[in-house]
Amino acid sequence: MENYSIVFSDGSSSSPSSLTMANHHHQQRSYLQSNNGVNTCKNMGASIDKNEGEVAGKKGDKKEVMKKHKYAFQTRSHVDILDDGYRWTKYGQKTVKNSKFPRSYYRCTHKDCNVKKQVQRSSKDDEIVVTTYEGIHTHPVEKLFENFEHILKQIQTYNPL
DNA sequence: CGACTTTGACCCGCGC
DNA sequence: GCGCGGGTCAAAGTCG
Repeated sequence: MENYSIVFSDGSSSSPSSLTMANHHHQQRSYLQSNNGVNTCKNMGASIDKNEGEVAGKKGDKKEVMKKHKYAFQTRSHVDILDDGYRWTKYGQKTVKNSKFPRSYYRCTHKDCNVKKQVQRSSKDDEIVVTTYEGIHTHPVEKLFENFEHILKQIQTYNPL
């Protein structure tokens, strides 16, 4: 009975029709119809949300518009930080209003890679970990692909089949 | 000693 | 304007 589910969301107000809010809101669309996480990862790439935001580099200047790629999924895992093959540097942690667990902010340590991600645990189900990615890596994964199986081992605690 | 974490301050948008 | 909630900065600390 213990299976894991991956839910995507855009995490912002303007959501395309293919995505729904994931965080304690209405519909949740699970993409884990198959028992394979690789297919899920394909859907991750296909479900990248494109928003228009502004670069928060300098204040008071003209608003530079950039594409925001934001997608999130939540996993049922005991591990907070899933090793996805990239190197992340934690740059902040804040407590969330509705959750008793804090939310952690990470940034990709690569030189020109400004990908960010948030990791948040649900307060009710401490097994649920919500990970929100923002941006696209401009460099290949630094680790081997076999580490991807390590991800599945982390989140696929029990085989749903 | 360098890379990463910790943690309070700072900033900003938003609602009242 | 002010307070609140959320996101980021950056100095100090920690770890290998």
